[in-house]
Amino acid sequence: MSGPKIVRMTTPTLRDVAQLAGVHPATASRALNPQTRPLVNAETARKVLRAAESIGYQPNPIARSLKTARSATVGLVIPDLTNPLFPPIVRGIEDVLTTAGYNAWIVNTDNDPGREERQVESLRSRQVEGLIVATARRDHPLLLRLHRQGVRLVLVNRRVDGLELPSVTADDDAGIAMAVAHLASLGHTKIAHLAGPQQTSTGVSRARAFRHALLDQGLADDPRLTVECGYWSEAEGAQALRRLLDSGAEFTAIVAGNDLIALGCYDVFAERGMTCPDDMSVVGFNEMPFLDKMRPPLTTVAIPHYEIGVEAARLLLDTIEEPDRHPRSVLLAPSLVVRASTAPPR
Amino acid sequence: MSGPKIVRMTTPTLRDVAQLAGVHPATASRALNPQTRPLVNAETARKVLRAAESIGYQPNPIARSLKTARSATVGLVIPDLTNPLFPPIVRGIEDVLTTAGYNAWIVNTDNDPGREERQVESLRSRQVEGLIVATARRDHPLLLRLHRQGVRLVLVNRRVDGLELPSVTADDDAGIAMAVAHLASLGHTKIAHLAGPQQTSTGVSRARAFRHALLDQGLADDPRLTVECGYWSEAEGAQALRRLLDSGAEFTAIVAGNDLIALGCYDVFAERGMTCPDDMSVVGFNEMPFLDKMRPPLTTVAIPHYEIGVEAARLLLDTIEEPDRHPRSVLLAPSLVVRASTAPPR
DNA sequence: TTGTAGGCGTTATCAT
DNA sequence: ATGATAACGCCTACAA
Repeated sequence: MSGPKIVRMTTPTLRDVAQLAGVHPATASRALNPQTRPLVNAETARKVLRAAESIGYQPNPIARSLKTARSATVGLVIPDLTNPLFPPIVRGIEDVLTTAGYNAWIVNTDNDPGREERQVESLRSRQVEGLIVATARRDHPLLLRLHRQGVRLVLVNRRVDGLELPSVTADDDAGIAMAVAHLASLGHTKIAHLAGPQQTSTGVSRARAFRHALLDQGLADDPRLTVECGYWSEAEGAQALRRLLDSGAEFTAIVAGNDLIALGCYDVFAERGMTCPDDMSVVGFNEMPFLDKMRPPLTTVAIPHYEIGVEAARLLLDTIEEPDRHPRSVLLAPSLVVRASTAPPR
Repeated sequence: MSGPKIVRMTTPTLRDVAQLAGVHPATASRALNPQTRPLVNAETARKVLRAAESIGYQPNPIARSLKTARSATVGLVIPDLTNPLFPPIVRGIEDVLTTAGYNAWIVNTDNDPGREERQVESLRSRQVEGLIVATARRDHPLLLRLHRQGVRLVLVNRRVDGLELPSVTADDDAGIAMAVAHLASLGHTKIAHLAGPQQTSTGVSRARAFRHALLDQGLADDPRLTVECGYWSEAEGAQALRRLLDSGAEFTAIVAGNDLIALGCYDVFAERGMTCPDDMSVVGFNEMPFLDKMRPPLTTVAIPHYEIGVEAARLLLDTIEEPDRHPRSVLLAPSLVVRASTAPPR
């Protein structure tokens, strides 16, 4: 158990393993690779594995990628990691990928198409085996091109017009319907919608769902009560609400396109001396963290972020393993979390 | 301008460029690489560049890595991306790296040493040129080993005992001093500290700074008023406060180790029918997003997250470019953001 | 079942 | 200044 200690300065390669096991590198390669292990004598394989173990051999993924044009890596294209919506999705994705022996390579695009293009290029040049994209716009030439080039894609939270890509989204219709039903049950009849950007599928689908929900509740659909936000941000939400209030339109409740837009409303309430929920009820969407500690705690539609990530990763792995399988999409059920930003109108 | 369209099915390689320019691949390589361009005839270089441009040649970073053992990539070791502290730091890091032609590869460790080790191994096998580590514990064998192996390291927000590594941290002493001075100026004399984990340098330094600050304010330092949280989390903050309240100790204000711990206090206030700041003042640390919309808006010590990232990336790039330079560390000044969670004791 | 040989795309070294 | 050659570490026809 003692013997001379061999200190190696360079990280061990396949040749080292082969040499130690007394076989040819090709044999060592086959033995080490579960796929090809059956091709090699069981005893030899054992020897090789033991040798590899003993010197702490780790295959060099770079060399492997160069040879195989694969990488066991997928790219995550995220608009902005500081948006609290995305980290839990990323966690879900990573957990599934890791289990399957894959890694995730995350890039921020900042919603800048040029930057997105460069980042995606950088991912592709690293041979990622697929892309999970959270930046999708309804009209998205880059995604179209990638799809045509055969790049495996999965969308999260978004769809692209005229492109049947696998996607994982929350059921926006159901979520918005819950929000509107909740407000209606409190007695609200004049409900406004601060819609998300209409270049995003989510912005559009939530706005459409809003109108449908009004109809279902037997409420009038006043187009002046829907205002679009340029981004999914607090600042844009505030701006949109200001415009709406300044227009003189009358309403007692707001369905916001997402939580950030809803929080933007809080700023306007403070500016204008309004109190929520007494003067105005608000419902958000997404259930970002810490809403329970807001003033007032925000009623919102909760979507299963982590599960969205999980499903997205599964979809992509499926696509990688069964390239010919028909594209599926996954719709996840949301739930309403009632807090203190909603109350009967007074 | 018309001519026959040549459609290539495979992505262009250096050989293609060389062939098109009528030179040897080695020459093309030299021409394309700014470092070695002076070695080649200016006219030839121009020809090569034009050829590369015309077929949209992009060097293959994998092949390059295999040859050069470099990657223009650095690893970011983050405990948990869902902690809102980290995304802005990541942004700062990425912005600097991108400008310098580098990329960042982010991994989550979940504060699990085993997972951390595997993730770091995976980064190293991809030839990252350095690591920016946000998971540092005071006793951190992995970092010690990496350092001994010559891996370039920069720490953010943490230090490691007995290891002089470059690090970027907020000036905890100054921040805590501000918090305590603020509470003292409001008239508080019995101030508690819900300390972060004492395995982290930040947890320790803030706790020490807290005692010093009490002395500076001429206040008694009652050890029973400092309680340690096992993690930097809401749940642990709540738990710690419950223990402290149950102990019967008397105090009117809390300096929390960070914002999450402070928010945990809010839960306990609700449980026990206490109101903040009337019954208890609280100061957080970090200035995570949306604190202004909390109930009550949390007074906290703001640290420049983005700049921490910027400085960390600079430090690492410096280390890469000037390996022999003496390790520097950067201390960034915090500031106090007074909101409504602090008031005079009653 | 194992070995041989060639190549993935790039760059470093040596020779011209 | 440029070309030839080899090598980075691995995988995979093909041959034995």
